[in-house]
Amino acid sequence: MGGESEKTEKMTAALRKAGIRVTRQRIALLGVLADADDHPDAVELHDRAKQIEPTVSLATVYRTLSVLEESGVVHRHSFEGGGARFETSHEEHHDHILDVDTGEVIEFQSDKIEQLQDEIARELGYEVVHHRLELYCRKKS
Amino acid sequence: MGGESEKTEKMTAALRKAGIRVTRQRIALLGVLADADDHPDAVELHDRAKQIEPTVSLATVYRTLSVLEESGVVHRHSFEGGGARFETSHEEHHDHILDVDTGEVIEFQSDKIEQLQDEIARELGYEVVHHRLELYCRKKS
DNA sequence: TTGCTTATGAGAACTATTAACAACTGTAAA
DNA sequence: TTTACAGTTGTTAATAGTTCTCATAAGCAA
Repeated sequence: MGGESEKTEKMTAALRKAGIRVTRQRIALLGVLADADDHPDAVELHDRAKQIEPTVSLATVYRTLSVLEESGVVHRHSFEGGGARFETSHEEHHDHILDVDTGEVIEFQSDKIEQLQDEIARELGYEVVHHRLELYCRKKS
Repeated sequence: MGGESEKTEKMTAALRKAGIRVTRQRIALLGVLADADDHPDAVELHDRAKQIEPTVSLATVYRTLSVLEESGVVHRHSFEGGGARFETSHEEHHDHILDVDTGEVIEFQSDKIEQLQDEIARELGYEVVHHRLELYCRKKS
């Protein structure tokens, strides 16, 4: 009913182009992901998606997240404690600070650290495929 | 039967001092951990411990590892894919390179990266409690 | 040796995630 | 538009890793 939003149109086009079927469930999840500016886990994404498309199941959320991860649309993070958390990947690469008291997630980016990582790997005869850098922090008093 | 080795004596003394009961199971596990120069998971540690003390159960391995982690004797790592892996913590702090092809784990240490991490956190009003840095790498051809 | 308290083994329970499978539904072609 | 088929879904079961429960066993200080 009613016209689709511009955002939705863009997303469906992108999906179809990738040969991935545009289902109601996927539209709902993509909408949720696009709106999220935090780092929700699968259950949280499921809850949010259900408000748009009540029939979506948790299994489909997991399946779709895997599909989206493989096509590079979302990134999956496994922070300490609890399950995987997701975010859309349209931004620059970044790493994360986790507030150990509040659970808040802050993003940061450091070219210097990235460079050093490459250097270290190179010296040992390796090249970095991907990395994981998480700073578990506490607010300074 | 026979005298205890020097290593065992040292360990039992340390345990008792910390108010932790010295059981056969714990001695076995500590022995295994002391000998391990890799990064075994709980099942692997269980297998090794059983050869010293056949009665040790997997539950006790997990329980003891938690106790040892809390007392700072071992470090727990959750690398990508699979369960937690452990190592004794008597060495210098270090991070890890994971060979994505072979699963091999290599340790490295970089003061520069540590410094940069502290700087980044400080600038955002945080101080680093602990961090996680893992480089998933491939051997250079 | 006693007595109290902690640790243990066995197996159930739990959490996060994936798999199986029959029913359903996009999508492209007719 | 209808058809036809391959991809997708919900439900439920299964899995992996880890923790919990509880009755029994065993450290350890007195």
